Amino acid sequence: MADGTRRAVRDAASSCGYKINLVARSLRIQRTDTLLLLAPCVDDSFCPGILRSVEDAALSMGYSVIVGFTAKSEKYREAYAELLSAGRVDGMLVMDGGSGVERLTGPRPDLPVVQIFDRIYESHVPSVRVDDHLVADLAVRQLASMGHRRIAHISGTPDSRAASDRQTGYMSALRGLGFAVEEAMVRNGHGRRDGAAEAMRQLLELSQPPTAVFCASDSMACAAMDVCRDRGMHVPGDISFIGADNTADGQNAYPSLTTVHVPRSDICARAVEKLVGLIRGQQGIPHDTVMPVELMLRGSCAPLRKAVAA
Amino acid sequence: MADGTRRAVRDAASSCGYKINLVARSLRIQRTDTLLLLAPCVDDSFCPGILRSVEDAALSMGYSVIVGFTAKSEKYREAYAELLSAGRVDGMLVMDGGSGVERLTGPRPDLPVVQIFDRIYESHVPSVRVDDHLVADLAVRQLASMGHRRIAHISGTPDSRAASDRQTGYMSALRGLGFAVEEAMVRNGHGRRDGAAEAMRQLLELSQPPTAVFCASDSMACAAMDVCRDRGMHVPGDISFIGADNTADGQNAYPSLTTVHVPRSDICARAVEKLVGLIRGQQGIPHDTVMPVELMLRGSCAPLRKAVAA
DNA sequence: CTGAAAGCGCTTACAG
DNA sequence: CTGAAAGCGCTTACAG
Repeated sequence: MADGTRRAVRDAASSCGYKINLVARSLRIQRTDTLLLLAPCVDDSFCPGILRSVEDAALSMGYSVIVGFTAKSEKYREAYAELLSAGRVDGMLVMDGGSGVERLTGPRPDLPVVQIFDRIYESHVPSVRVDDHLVADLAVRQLASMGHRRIAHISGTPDSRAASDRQTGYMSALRGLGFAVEEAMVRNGHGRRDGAAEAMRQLLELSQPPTAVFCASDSMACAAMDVCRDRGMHVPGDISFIGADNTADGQNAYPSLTTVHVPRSDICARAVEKLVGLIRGQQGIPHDTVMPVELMLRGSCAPLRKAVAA
Repeated sequence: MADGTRRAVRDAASSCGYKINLVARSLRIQRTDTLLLLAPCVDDSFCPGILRSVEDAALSMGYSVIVGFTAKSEKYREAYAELLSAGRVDGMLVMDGGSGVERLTGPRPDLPVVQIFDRIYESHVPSVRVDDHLVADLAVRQLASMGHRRIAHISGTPDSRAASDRQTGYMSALRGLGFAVEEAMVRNGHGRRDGAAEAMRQLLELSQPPTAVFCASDSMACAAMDVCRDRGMHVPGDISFIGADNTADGQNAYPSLTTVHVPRSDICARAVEKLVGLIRGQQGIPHDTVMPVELMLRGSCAPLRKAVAA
């Protein structure tokens, strides 16, 4: 059939209300043009934007995205593993590295997978992320440059490599500056507001409480600031805070939160591109992509009041 | 084939790593077990939970959900309309009533659709929602019961029926109480933080500013409270606030926000049930389901300082 | 250049 | 009860 004829037929068909059946098409060409996004949750300030950015990038490349939340239980993972192995999606984007990416892809080891934000140790799963050591380093050095020496850390979920990298980054930054690393100054906030609030309370009960806190996420920093305010302390006059991620809650906080920007939408766009490249069998796709981060100075940190020479 | 034989074959097959091809199955049985959720966005405090609840309910009924965000542009709606008409999903859940639900379903008028939270006027699209007049009524009466007479309203996006119902609900509550409705006391916050902040500034510039504000959403109420705090006002000492929806940002605000709880996850679960019922051709499914709301008293409102008899 | 046929991997109605 | 065949609606390789 000539192109002209083909177009004429198409036009005639669509003007009659003909709609292609995408399921039949998928079966024939062995491609669904659908991606699966596996996210731990959507209840925090971090994930929602991810979802939007992923969907955005996917749609512009001709893909739909099915979302799966994994936090709830193991049953959920199984359900999504089935979608994968049953050929309903062409590839998968995963956020939570720790628990079972490799297990999920087990039934179909050839299935393209890209990990975002997090990364499994020693993994062959391609990833797009930031350098979380650097995130911590920027935060700690900023606080140090303002004269702070007693810098605490409220950490994220221990099963996330991103969180553990932020913690080790914090420690090596302190060492690099010649400061002591005190175990009592590191508290696990579990990545949640309540965990961070409890961590902050414990830090305030120390005989020598911190004058500055680096939190592994903005939402935890906001919760920790709230604890200080409830105790009548002034931020940043009495205590300085730096978060990480640059989410809306930190920006809206009072005072607005100094943070390390993580380019979430760029990461998502890049990850979708990479996944689609993998699906299409492109060559020369980088295994691990590291995106730049940037310190955002806002109102939540100030120079140490009584400057003490180190 | 006897059931025993069938099971034996199944077991043998799955132990050999056999995986059913769901695309082929879908083509044969004319069913995809996939739903489309059309949401305006996911950047606010309201939508993310919706997504989670919908996905949750859907998965437990054996459905996957594809998400589509409509805020970006008309092109997006077209892309999703194509998914619908091309038979890739069995049904659709829509949040934003105003713009084009009917148009979307145009190519396939038989396609099951359920509207959540919002509702088109005179529509034949089934819905699950709350009584937004009642939401406003509860808020206004609470403020009135605390002695407030000058009660302002910061409204949501004008194209949403939920928002316009909250506004008319506010006005009829005032009338029901015998208070005057002043036009200057109603400001459009466009459902966004920045819009609400601007609206609040305008309210504070009135010769007789309000002593209490009912905002059509918690996020707008938070933004409005921030404006007051920046001006050195005390909430609730100088001015009281009530929001609506009961989202996390209101709960985390300082002071924590009094609000009218909208049972979002119940609404989503009910909507998914209803949609699945429609897909399966069940009879007797109610057209419009209205879920209960509840006032949540928290720290952002207080009795009017100088009680003035009405 | 054009049209008929094969086949993607299932389910199900039907013949044996 | 069992097995072979038809068919869901496409795409594409192939014969004419």
